[in-house]
Amino acid sequence: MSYQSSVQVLQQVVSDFFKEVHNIEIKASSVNITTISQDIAGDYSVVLFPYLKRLSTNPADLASDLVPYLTRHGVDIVDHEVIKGFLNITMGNRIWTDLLSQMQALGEDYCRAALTGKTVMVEYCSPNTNKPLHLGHIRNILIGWSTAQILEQAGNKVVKVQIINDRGIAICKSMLAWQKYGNQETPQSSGVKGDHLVGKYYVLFESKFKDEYSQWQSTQEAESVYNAEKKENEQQEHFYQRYKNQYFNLQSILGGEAKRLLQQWESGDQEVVTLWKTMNGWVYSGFEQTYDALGVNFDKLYYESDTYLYGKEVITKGIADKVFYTKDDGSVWVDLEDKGLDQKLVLRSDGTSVYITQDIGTAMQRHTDFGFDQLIYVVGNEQDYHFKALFATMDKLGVPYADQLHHLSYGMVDLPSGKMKSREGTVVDADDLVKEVIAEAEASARESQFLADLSKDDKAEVYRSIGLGALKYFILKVQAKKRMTFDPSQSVDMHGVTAPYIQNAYVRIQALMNKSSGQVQLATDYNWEAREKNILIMLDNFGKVIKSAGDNLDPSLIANAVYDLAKEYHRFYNDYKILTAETPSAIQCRLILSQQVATTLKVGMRLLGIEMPQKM
RNA sequence: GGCUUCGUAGCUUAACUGGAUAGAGCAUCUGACUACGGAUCAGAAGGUUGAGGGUUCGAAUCCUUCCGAGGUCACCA
Repeated sequence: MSYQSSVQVLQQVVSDFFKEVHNIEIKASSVNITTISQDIAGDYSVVLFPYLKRLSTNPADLASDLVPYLTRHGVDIVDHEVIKGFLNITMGNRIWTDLLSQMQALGEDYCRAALTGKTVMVEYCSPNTNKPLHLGHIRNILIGWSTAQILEQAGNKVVKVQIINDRGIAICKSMLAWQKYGNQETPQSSGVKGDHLVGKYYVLFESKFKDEYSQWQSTQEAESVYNAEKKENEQQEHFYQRYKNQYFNLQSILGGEAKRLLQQWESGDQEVVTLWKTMNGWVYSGFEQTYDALGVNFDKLYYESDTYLYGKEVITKGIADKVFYTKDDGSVWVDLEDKGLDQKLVLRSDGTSVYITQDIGTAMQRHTDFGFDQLIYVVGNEQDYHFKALFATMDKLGVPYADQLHHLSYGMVDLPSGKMKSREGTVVDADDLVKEVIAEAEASARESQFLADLSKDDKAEVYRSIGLGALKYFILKVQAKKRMTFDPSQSVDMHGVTAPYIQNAYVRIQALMNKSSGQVQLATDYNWEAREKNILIMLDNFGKVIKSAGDNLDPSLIANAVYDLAKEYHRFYNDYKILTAETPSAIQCRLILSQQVATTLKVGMRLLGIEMPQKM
C-alpha cells in the first residue's frame, strides 16, 4: 500500500471530469493544482486558464460544472470561490484527518515511492591520488551522496561508484619527489595522514620544478627557444608562462625523470609498481578516513589503471568500424561536427590513452557490470564540454545506452578572494574544514543544559551531527549548478536557514513525545486550524518533492522543503499549546501531527546525509 | 572570438518548472511566554528580478538584442 496525496487525488478527479464531461484527454499529472497564499481563502487552487480557450467558456461557468462533479466523486468541498482563472477550494475537515491517519500508518514510508525496477549508477568524488581532498570535493561528495539517497527513496536501485585517477604523470611526480627527498618517510613514521603525505611530495615536486624552470630561463637555450617560438611582440615573461608544459615535456630534467617513471610503470617495472602501490595505499587509507568523517561510502571503486586498457581496445575496434579515423602521425580522432562539436583526439600519436579513452572504457565496463538504466556523473561544470563529447562519442559507437548517460554538472566553490588555487596555498582542506565545523558546533552547544547528563561520547556525537549538518546543509541548499562562495574565516551559520534550525524543530518534538503519556490516537472530531492545515499540505506534498528532486537531480529542493516545514512547525509551536491544549482531541491530534513532522524532517535530512540528534 | 552557464533586497538565496501582491535567512532597528526546549517566534525597513524589445489571459522563468561575470575551446585529467 502506498500513500496517495490529496493533490494527486484532486488531479485525477479533475482529469476524469474533462474526459467524462468534455471528452478531452488531460493527463492527471498535468492538471495544475497550487497552494494558496495566506490572505486568500481556500486550501488548494485549480488553475483553469489553460482549458478556457479549448472549451470556449469562462472560469465561472467551468467552475460551476467542475465543483459539483468533484463533490459527487468523493472530494469533500465545503467552500469554493473563483478568482480570475483560479478555482479556490476549501476542503472538509475529515480530509485532513484521513490524510494524517494514512501517513501515520505508513510512518517513514509515506513519502517513499513505489519501486521503479530501475538501476541508477551515481559516480561522484573521483579524486586524483596525488592530493588530499578539498572543499571542491566536499561539494561534489555531498551532491553525489545526496542525489544517490534521493534516487533510492524515489524507488530506484542505486549503485554508488567512483573512478580513481590513480595513474598518470601526476602520481609519478609525487613518487619521484619522495624517492629523491623523502628519506623513506611514511605515514607511520611521521604521523601524517597518508593522502596529506603524498600531497606534500606533489607540492614539493612542483616547487623544485619551478626552481629548475626559472633557472633554465636564464640560459642560452631558453633564449633561443624564446626567439624561435615567440608570438609577435610577446613578452618574455608571458612566453615562459605559456611554454611551461612544453618545457616539462621537452627540456626538463625533473620532467624527464617523472616521465621515465611513468614509462617504467606502464611497462610493469616491479620496483616502480611497488612504490606506486605503496603510495597509493597511503592515499586510499587517508581518503577512507575523510569519507568516514563525512559519513559517505561507495559500492564499487573503479581504477583508471584497470580501465584505460579497455578503452584502448574499444578505440581499436572503432577504427575498423570507421567510427574513428587515424591521422598521418598515428593519432586517432573522432569527428563530432555533425553533433555540433569539434574533432576530438581519442588516442595519442604514441598510442597512449587520454582522458576520454579511459572514460569510454569505464562506461562500457560499468554497463557490463551492472546494466544500469541511468549513469550519472557528478563532475564540475568545467568539464561540461568533455561530457558532451563523451556522450556524443558513445552514441557514435552505437551503444544502446548512450542517452542514459547524464552529467550532473555543479558550479565551482569560490573563496571571497576568488578561485581556490593550490599554487597559492588557498585551498581549503576537507579534513581541516570538517574538524573546524564540529569544533564550532561544540562551542555553541557546550553550555546546553540538555546535554548535561550525556556521556562524553554521546556529546561528541551530538556536536558532530550539528557541525557536520550545518556544513552539509550550507552547501546543499544552493542549487548544484550555481557557483557558490564559501568564506572559511566566517564560521558556518547556526541560525536561520541552517541544519541546526531544522534539527531544533526535531529535537523539540522529541521532547514533546517524551513528556506525553500513554497511547495517542487520532481524534475524528477535531477542527484543524489554518496553520495546521499548512503543515498537513506540506507533509502531503513531500513525496512529490522527493520525486521532483530525483527527476531534476537536485538536492536543494529537499533542503528547501525541509526548511519550510521546520519553519512552519516552529511557528505553530509558538502559537499553539500542544501538551496543554484546550481539549483532549486537540492534544492527540497535535501530537500526532508533530510526530509526523519529525518523521518527515528526519527522512528529508537523511536524504541530505544529515543526522538528527535527540537532544541539542 | 566560437560554444556554454549564470545575473533576483547591502550580502546569501527561493519561487511548485509559465500562475495570484517575487518568498526567506543574514546584517540593521523594535518587540514576545516568570520557557510543552529561546539554536525559537512576531514586527519594521530593504525589489523597475542586469537593460531593452517580443510571445499571452499571465514572464524572474520562454524567444531576441545588448551589458556584465564564470567555464571551455590540450597529444592535462
